[in-house]
Amino acid sequence: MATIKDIAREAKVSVSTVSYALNDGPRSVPTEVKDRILEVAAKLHYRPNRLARSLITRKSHVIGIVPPRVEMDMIVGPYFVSMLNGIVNTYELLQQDVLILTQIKSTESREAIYPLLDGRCDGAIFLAPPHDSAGIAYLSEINFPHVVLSGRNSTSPNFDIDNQGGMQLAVQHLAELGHKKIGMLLGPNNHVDGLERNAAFVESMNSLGLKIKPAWLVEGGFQQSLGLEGGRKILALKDRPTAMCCANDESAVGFYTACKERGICIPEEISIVGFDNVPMASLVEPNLTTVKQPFDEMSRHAAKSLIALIDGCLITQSKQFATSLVVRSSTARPMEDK
Amino acid sequence: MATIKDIAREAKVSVSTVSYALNDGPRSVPTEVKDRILEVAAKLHYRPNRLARSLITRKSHVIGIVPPRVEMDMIVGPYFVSMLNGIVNTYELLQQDVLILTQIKSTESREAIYPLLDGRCDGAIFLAPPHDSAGIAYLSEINFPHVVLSGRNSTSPNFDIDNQGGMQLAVQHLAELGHKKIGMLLGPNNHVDGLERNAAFVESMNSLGLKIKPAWLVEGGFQQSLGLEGGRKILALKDRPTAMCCANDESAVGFYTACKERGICIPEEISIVGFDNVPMASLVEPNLTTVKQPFDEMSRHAAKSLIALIDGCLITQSKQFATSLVVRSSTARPMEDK
DNA sequence: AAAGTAATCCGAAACGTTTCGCGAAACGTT
DNA sequence: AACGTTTCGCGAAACGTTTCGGATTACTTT
Repeated sequence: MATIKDIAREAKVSVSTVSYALNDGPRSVPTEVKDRILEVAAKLHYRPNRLARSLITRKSHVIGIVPPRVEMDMIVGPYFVSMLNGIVNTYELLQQDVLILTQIKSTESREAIYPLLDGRCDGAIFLAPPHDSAGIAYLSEINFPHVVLSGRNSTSPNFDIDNQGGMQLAVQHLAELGHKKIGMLLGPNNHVDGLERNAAFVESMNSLGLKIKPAWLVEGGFQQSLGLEGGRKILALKDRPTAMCCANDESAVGFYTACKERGICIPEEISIVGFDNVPMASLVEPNLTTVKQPFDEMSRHAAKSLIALIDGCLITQSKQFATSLVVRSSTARPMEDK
Repeated sequence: MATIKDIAREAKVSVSTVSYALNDGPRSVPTEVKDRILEVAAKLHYRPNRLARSLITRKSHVIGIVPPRVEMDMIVGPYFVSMLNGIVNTYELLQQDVLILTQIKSTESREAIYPLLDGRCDGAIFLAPPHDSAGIAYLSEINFPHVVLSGRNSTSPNFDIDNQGGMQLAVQHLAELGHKKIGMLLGPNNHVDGLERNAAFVESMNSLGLKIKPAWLVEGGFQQSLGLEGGRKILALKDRPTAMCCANDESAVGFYTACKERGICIPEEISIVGFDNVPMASLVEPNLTTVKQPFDEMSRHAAKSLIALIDGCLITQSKQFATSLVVRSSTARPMEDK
């Protein structure tokens, strides 16, 4: 690879002049010599070395993404994809590259997030990290630009949805259809979204004067497999709920499978509402009624906010995004009680 | 951020000694002083600067991913995700990070792929690039480590599936069910997978002695929207095929929508077979019969091969992966001709 | 004509590493 | 005691940039 020195030699000028010419640098260089330099650069197929440049400018134009994990296993599911999509498309326009930090296995300790601090990225986006991670707090402490997507870290800018409001929409929808016996496939408690959705379910039920039956609250996690397991437990009960709220769409789809196993019809025998509105929600049969999370808007907003943070031209604020109910075919009036 | 110099000062040794101590090598340093250095390093929360290190070692431990594009627009669809999943999981184990090169908008020219050559990555994986791209050929020329996933570049290691064999499985399956009137939602011709599947369809039909009706071959692209459009055209015909092969699962799902619009039942009135076996294939109703592409195996193989290429310890060879037919519910015997 | 200012361009330092060359000390060996 | 051989440790060069200070030249201005 040709370096700036090669150009300097060939064009018979100094290295600094080449740099100024190439960058339209902080200092001017007469058009005649600049043209010569540019010509030589093109001839040699010169490409500036980003490492050397970043080393001195302290800017890499790379944004790090810390993917969500469940017990150390990286998750590249529909949630991750929806978010990544918005992020990548935003950064394409903003001329940033995206580094997926597979090396960061946890956010719980300082040491675990060190790979972020080795100069390769200017900032980071955390996707659905555990609640109040020590590692993320450390970043705030040392002023490393970062934002949290779908999480809550008291010292960092957070971008998350209004889980409370979303779950309220779901429960209310079921109540309006006439359901009284409503259960829930609970989300993981170590995750803000799970925690909040669980709490919001209880709250919403209470505010509508509906009784909660503990047997109808089962662990559903955020994965299809856990939704299936939870669904089996619920459906094995003698006294079954007539409707279920699910912590997310994936577990709802798991629940679908459990229903199929038992030959139970959705929505005739049981109504199901999901959460997130990932693409699969409109593919499964019956189409899943769900609470829509504005993935695209959120991820783009977060991506842009991080850039603002890096450029220091804005005090980035946390923001909560509104959800909306997407009614499809998995919910209906309950069957008449016999 | 603390640097190696800070440690040297604090531990009262030279910079070089610190480097040797920190890296266990290439020269030895007595345990006593090494321990002191390590202690100081820990105290200062030292993190080696990867830029500086990479600059001199010429190794970044970062692998670049060039995402697929359709007319310059980046695609982060199910195909991309399935591949990314295998790649990311492989590199997590191999201690490499993954850089998504949003800046590379095309592979058609030398200049377009320059961002790859600026020292930030040790090698690159191209996802479904156009056939025989000049940019990729250039990489072979200058010996920049890279592999092509789902593409065919004569000078590079390619990892792709046996489209010919896969399409044969699909057509044969339909023929065995008794279909004679078979059409196809064609894939894009500027893409190897599209091209090969199209050609293989014709070939398979011929070899089975089935007549091809040109009106039943319509552009379907690789996207859902194009599948829908193509489906509408086919279904508007007076003389309709009883079965369709689709260039991929996404366009097949688009075809589903077209069927729903017209109230045509799958598989009773028309059988459909997709290609790829992305997750959505088993979610749509009826579940899509499709040709399975071993995404995980392929992407892992490609990821590992690239590392071998980088390490120079292997002459990496192209490999073609076998496909298999996944029979689900979207195919059945044709209705009796009246 | 002298002095001030602007335009050019060069050399060198800096960024944070790795690694080479080489001297000094410590150790064995005859 | 003289000689090799390790061991240890320092200084400096190198990687490819950016950018600062300053020297030289050319152009104004008085």
